Amino acid sequence: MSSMPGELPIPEMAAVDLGAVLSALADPHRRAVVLELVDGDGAERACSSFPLPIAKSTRTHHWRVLREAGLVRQRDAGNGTFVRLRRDEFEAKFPGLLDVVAGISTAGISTARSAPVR
Amino acid sequence: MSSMPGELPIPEMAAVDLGAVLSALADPHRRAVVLELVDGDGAERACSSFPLPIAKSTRTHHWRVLREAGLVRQRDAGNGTFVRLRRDEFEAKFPGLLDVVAGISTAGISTARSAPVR
DNA sequence: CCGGAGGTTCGAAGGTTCTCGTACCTCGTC
DNA sequence: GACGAGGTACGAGAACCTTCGAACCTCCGG
Repeated sequence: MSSMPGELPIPEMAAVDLGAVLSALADPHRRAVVLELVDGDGAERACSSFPLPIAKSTRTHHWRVLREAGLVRQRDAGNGTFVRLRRDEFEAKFPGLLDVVAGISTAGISTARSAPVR
Repeated sequence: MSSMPGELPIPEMAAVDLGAVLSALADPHRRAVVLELVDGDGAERACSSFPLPIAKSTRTHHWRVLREAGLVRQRDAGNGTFVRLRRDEFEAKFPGLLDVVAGISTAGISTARSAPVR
């Protein structure tokens, strides 16, 4: 558990369980968020910048799930909170997973797909 | 929904949802089963041949989940049931997913790993 | 200093999941 | 024909998940 100033506690990557990760990614809201982060530039993003159609207490819940599943790092800046994917760490422990899920989720949304969903 | 003699009904691949797949793979028992199927030779396997430490009614439940998530095809042979991974179909719709999950799950169990879990 | 935007915590409702035992079915074997 | 192995269907319990509203906190801007 790291605990920097403003950084919310997150599990060490070694303690993260694949089952928890897959559960986290199974939810459409959370997957949508992770998707945006994956094909973002890796920079920090305001939590409020994700257009989730749910109550704010529910959003808090989802951020906690993503944090505890080892997917994101979250920083509390007083007036707002910010998230960052744990890209490299995550990739080291679960190689290929983010790319594959992102690829699958993106397929069918692409403007020029090679093989239509049918 | 296909329905051959003895074949239990399964969803068409097009109707399978990634969320359902990830949920299915999130459970340790089910993931263990899928793992065995992935690094098997693709042949049919008796459902009774998986050493799951759970009641048989619970096993029935898990097989249903795997079936409905589009991961396996199940055949009822009167005295016993058999499963087969929907390998190619699944690979076509969710490219790389099975291999990545299998790879991750296998890492740390391998006899000669390149990078210890640490 | 007051209001609003952004968040957290708490408690509760509603649904789903995992688990099991019991009852029942279907074969193959003795 | 009776028995056991392998399964399914059903019902029930415990745990968990997602969702929300209400109450509260913390900043920044006017």
